[in-house]
Amino acid sequence: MVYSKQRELILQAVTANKVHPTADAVFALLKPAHPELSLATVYRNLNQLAKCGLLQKVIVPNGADHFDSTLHPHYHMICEKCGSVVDIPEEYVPHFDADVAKKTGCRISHYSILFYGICKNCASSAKASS
Amino acid sequence: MVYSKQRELILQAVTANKVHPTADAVFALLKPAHPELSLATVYRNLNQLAKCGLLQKVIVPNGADHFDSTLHPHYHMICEKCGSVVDIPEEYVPHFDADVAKKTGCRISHYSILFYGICKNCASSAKASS
DNA sequence: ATAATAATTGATAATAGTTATCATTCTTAA
DNA sequence: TTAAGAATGATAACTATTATCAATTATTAT
Repeated sequence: MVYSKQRELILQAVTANKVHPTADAVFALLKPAHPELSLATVYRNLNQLAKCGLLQKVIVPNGADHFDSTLHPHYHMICEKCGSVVDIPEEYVPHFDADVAKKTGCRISHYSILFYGICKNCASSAKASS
Repeated sequence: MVYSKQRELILQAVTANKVHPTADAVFALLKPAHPELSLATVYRNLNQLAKCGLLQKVIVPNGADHFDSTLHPHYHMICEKCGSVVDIPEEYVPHFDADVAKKTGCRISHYSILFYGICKNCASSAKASS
């Protein structure tokens, strides 16, 4: 992969932000200081970085993809109140693909799990306001 | 819910087809015999039927939603070769939301699992053609 | 350094899947 | 049988994303 200033900026933006930003969020973050930056470049690089393993892509049904700089495998929860993406450590969730493959007779290459719930922030602010 | 001929047709189309069709597929199926039918009506009714529990909506990231007339809870696998949606019985997959909720401290309302792999059909035809 | 090449960029058009809009047509219950 | 509300068909609009393409930038061989 040939170096580009834009790619470095984009990777930094995701790495520096613990919030798992969307392409749009990365664009909004960088645009002020880099008015020449194009949204297409942001999409292109986020996907490229994900493909070569420098970022993780978090696909959210009916919503924009998020990007995560934590490479260690883990799961995610979507907060149903604020929409934020929360990390769920891998070791909290059992592995069951081999078992399911055996039982179904299908070849299972992988599976995705996405949790939905209320993040700690929203849970505590709801308590405070009631 | 007020009766409508179209809704009955659409529900029947999904129920009669074991393949978990998309809105588009239902439309294509019904259109020849019902040229007055509109794609918007198909979308509207599939969603409405799903919302009131007469169908299950299978959300496929980066693809069209599928609709499933089997109401008994179960999971799905997307065949990476032919794109078909395969049922995975619920009892093949362990429950772990309570455990994860306790460990993370988050309130988890539900989670979705989607399997990816090769369905039996594609697996056997690949074997035959090689 | 210089030129050739390949990759990347910005701007924007195009795409897929779906929802919104709105005037018209059904359904239902009085 | 008519009034109120739902549902419909046609199509515009929308969101998130990818494709296109000429211009620019990075790398490599000379």
